[in-house]
Amino acid sequence: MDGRILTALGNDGRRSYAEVGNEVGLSTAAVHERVKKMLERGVIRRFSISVDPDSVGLGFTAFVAIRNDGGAHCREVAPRLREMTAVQELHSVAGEYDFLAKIRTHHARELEAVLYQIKSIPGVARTTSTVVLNTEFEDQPLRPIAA
Amino acid sequence: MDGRILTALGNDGRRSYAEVGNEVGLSTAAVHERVKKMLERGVIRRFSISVDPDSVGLGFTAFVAIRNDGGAHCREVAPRLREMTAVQELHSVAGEYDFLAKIRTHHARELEAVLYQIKSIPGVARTTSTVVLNTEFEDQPLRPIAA
DNA sequence: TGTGAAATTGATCCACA
DNA sequence: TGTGGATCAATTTCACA
Repeated sequence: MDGRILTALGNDGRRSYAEVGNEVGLSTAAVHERVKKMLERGVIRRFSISVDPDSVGLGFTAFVAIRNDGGAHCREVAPRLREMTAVQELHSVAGEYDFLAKIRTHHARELEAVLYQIKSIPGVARTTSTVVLNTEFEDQPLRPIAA
Repeated sequence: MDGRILTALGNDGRRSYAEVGNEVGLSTAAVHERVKKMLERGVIRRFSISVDPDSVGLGFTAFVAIRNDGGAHCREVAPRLREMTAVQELHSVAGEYDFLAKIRTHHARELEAVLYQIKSIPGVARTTSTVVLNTEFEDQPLRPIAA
């Protein structure tokens, strides 16, 4: 039941609880109760809006793989990357590289500046960038009851 | 001004227009007007909720690079990937591979099934997977006025 | 956990600067 | 494009099954 509520809200977080309740067969108050509990449990992290990156000038996307050296500074790499507004996602990954970062900038030239900034972080050995030509889709709402 | 409204709403899409207006120095009605226009222009794509993937059992993430063969089926690859619920993002990229997909499944074993599905799409030549060990952060709200 | 109804708060509309 | 006030619709609370 919670899964169906998340799906209903995921597609449009503004949909009223009455409408959602109608869809899943619960009263307004019951939906409210469940949403409140999911917020408490951390299932719902926050309500948000989906902004079109192009519209705000952030039309350039790249994935940057980052390799650490073996030094003592490795623990500090992630916090430093978190401070950079261009870094929208950061994953610790298995394989040849240690991190995979999703970067969004205004244009290609700005990526160069971001890469210099990343390379200047103590502990970073090298980076490899994959430039996005076109984002087919993203923002796909999480479907809890995946097939 | 719109940028500040997006930032205020991006951190919590449920924040009231009165509160947002207070923050940016506008009346409730003015914020409402601007949000309406941003919805019309497509700057705001939709209101949504941020769901914690682990909480709904989708605790396994991987990035899969996909290489097309040169055949006639290449145009059909993206639409087919869009239909797969496990594929949360799909980017057309420059370099050795043609697509980069963000995949979310319940566990590693399920990724295997997803990979078989992807490899069975006509036009797909080969894939390379990068397994996520830990997501440091994602869901970073878009900061329109990036430094 | 659920319900329906009451109370409260917020979104939306309007006349006007 | 903005404002303040009226109206309408939503969330939130409550007594109770």
